[in-house]
Amino acid sequence: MSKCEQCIVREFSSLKALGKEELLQMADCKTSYIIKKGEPIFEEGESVNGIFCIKDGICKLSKLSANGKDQIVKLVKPGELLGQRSLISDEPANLSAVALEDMEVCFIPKTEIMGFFNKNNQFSMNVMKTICGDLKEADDHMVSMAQKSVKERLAETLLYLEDTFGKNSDGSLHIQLSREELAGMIGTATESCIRLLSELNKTGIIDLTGKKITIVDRNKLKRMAD
Amino acid sequence: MSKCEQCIVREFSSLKALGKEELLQMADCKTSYIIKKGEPIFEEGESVNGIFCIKDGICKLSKLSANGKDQIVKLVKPGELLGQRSLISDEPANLSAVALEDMEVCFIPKTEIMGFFNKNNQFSMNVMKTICGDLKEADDHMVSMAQKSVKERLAETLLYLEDTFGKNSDGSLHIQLSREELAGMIGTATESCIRLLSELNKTGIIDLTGKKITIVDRNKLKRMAD
DNA sequence: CCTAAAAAATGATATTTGTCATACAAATTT
DNA sequence: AAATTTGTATGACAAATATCATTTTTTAGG
Repeated sequence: MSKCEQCIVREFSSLKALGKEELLQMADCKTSYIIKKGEPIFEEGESVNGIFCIKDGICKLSKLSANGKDQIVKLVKPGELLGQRSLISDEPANLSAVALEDMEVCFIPKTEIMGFFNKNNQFSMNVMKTICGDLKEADDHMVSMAQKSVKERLAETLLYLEDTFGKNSDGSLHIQLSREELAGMIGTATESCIRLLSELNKTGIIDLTGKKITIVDRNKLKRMAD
Repeated sequence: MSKCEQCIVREFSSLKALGKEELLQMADCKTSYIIKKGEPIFEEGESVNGIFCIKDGICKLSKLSANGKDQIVKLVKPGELLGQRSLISDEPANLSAVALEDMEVCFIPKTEIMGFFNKNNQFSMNVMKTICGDLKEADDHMVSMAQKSVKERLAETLLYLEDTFGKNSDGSLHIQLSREELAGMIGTATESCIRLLSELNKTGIIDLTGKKITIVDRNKLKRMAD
């Protein structure tokens, strides 16, 4: 079993507050998983009973709406933690987590994390700050959804994807989302999303080649996002 | 200066974890304010440097969008705290807080609150739970905005307003929002909001008399909200 | 009480977005 | 390689929503 000490998650998440002893203790009770692309880590309504450390791969957090569409609330990348809100609220998961790529994750049971909360003030503070950051993002996202047009949201989302997940060597977005998933992020019908992508392609703002999306004119896209 | 011990805020908020001594200490450094209807408690971008206890009156938390419209993110009622996220993130306010009625609030400086965080674990945990609750609400709200029609959101909002802020003796919603504010809650144009209200009025689902809104057929409204 | 200003209501119209149908392309299975 | 399934693309149309103009009602101030 690998040690937690040099794990990327420890480097970037709230867990950086943990000392050597705490890390050893954690390594001892963790479980590692490989999650294949398309598989869930957990689903909406499920009791999670711990947190997941994302060592490798990207996943989506989404919620099924009344009309049967899957709204993507957030994307999560390596180094981040999953399930903190459920753990603190002591409630079932509010969102489903599904792998967008093959993933490597570790599970740390609730009892272990609660111990850190009680003994390590810096850890608590880090978790709080993370959740506060999520709250700010969620509020901002909500305002976008309510006030921006689909076109503006698409532009915003494409820029976000490039900034957050980077580009391949050919300049195309590294993250691979289906049109349906992209529509699920911006909150629109799949067809509308496809149509707007075509339009952006025709006007030369982006380039579509197969599944690859490349941002050609970043400035225009930025202005389009407002 | 009034004591904090029997304050409604102490009864309902994270502050319920505080002991007698802590309450006395807090009473000593608090400042009380009267905020008139329409006045701000703080504005987006402002540094807050403490938290506000809402003793009386309702306020809206809103954010100005790029198109100049004010999106209402949340309504806050007596017993709740304001400014927790800014304090923990150590960032300026992300939202503006404006009184919808005459209000009574107290301000507790940041240093005081940080002391409680360090010494009182239960208090920290309460704050965390509150913020986690806000995050869940925000995520859910986001999905509504993205996936529901304006009509569905209006129905949802009217029910929320009755459930959360109650009715007057004549059965009308206790909280008084202008059409513009209601539109700002559901994320639509003021005219669209007015039009849909008229429609609900004509079909007998609600009753409009002057500024008063009364829910007549709660079940129909619920079905309409999905 | 009258007047000006603000808020609410309504109509006409344009724009955006969703839905359904269908075509085409790519991936997967047999 | 053929066949099936899945994802992408596009057209036609309908529905939802925004915008602008105008009227009516309400509120606030002198």
